[in-house]
Amino acid sequence: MSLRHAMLGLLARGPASGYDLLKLFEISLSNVWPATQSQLYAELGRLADTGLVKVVAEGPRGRKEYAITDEGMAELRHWITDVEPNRSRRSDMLLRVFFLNTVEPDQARQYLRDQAAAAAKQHEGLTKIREIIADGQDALSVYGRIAVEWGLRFSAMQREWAEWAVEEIDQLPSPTPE
Amino acid sequence: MSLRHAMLGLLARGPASGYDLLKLFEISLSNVWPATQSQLYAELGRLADTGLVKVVAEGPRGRKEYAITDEGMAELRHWITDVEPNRSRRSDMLLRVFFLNTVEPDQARQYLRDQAAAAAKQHEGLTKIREIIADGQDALSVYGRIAVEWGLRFSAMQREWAEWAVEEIDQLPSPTPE
DNA sequence: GGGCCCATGTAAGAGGTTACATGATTAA
DNA sequence: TTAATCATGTAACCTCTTACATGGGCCC
Repeated sequence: MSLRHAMLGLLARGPASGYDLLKLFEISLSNVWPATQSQLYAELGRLADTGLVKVVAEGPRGRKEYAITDEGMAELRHWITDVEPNRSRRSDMLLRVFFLNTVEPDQARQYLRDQAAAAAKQHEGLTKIREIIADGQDALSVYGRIAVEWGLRFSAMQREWAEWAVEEIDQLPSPTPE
Repeated sequence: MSLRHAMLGLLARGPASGYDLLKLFEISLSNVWPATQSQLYAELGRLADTGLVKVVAEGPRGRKEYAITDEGMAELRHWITDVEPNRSRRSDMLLRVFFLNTVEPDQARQYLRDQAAAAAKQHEGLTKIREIIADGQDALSVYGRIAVEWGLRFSAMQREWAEWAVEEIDQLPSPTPE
């Protein structure tokens, strides 16, 4: 149940409405923990019911601003330090690799070249983000940079791997259908 | 809907029962696309209903052996070559990094050291698998090696990143609570 | 006979996606 | 006045997890 903790984490920075959270997810967490509008409003209700957040202000158009409570803050810290991150990652990109023997080597190479290109593009996008975010020594900047650095290293690794893999397939004897 | 394609991919190697598939998922796909017993049996029924697989033999204890059909094979190849892999990855490990500013720097460092250790352990496990799988030049060996190589590079990258990140936090001014 | 593995299935519930539905406020 | 944005909520559906439920066959 990481959605609730993602929301608590954002609310730890200050009060926000469901609409605000939606924007925050889009700009800062979309690559790590995407969330939809319907999820956010439903979960906000549950968080309020369990006392981890509370409504602190109401604005125009029915706007409700929520703030994290002490219990919410405790739950967030507990989740960060005491709950084991989920190691299992599902990757349909990698799943296809397992079955590349069912297509022609040409198609397999094309597939891996596409992955290399996608990784390169992703890397490029992250370098731009890296340039934008501040070089400050405050905690927020440091942790933000650490997260972006993960993405940079991941996309670089994936590009290199895919390019290496294309070479490997070149070693395969030409006619390898089925 | 990658589960069905994972199952088709395994059945492309030869007929198997639900029970067989469960074992195959456990030994070969657990790190890429885990599946549970209840999922497999339910999906086998749906695959048979849509004609992508069919029962080819019945054995003791109600065992039903399924084989992929021509339509199933076509669907598998279509999925591999024409369907864009899902780029969005959820990572609660990385999500926590975004919120490390809410805990003490000591705890943040500990968290990242734990991630480095977990990655190192994962890398070690994969090197053993790498040693076991054949060095053959046939398609199955080559693609298997490519998939394992991804895991090796990923876990190496993650270990290096986490160790680098610990150093970054050391640059933070000591008292940075809240 | 008893324990282990083989073998299949169902049900409840959590989490997530997509679509539907509605309306207020603001700025050009 | 009208289009964009702010703002909240519900419903249907899919996927995945966990637990329940049952029983046959094999080997010691």
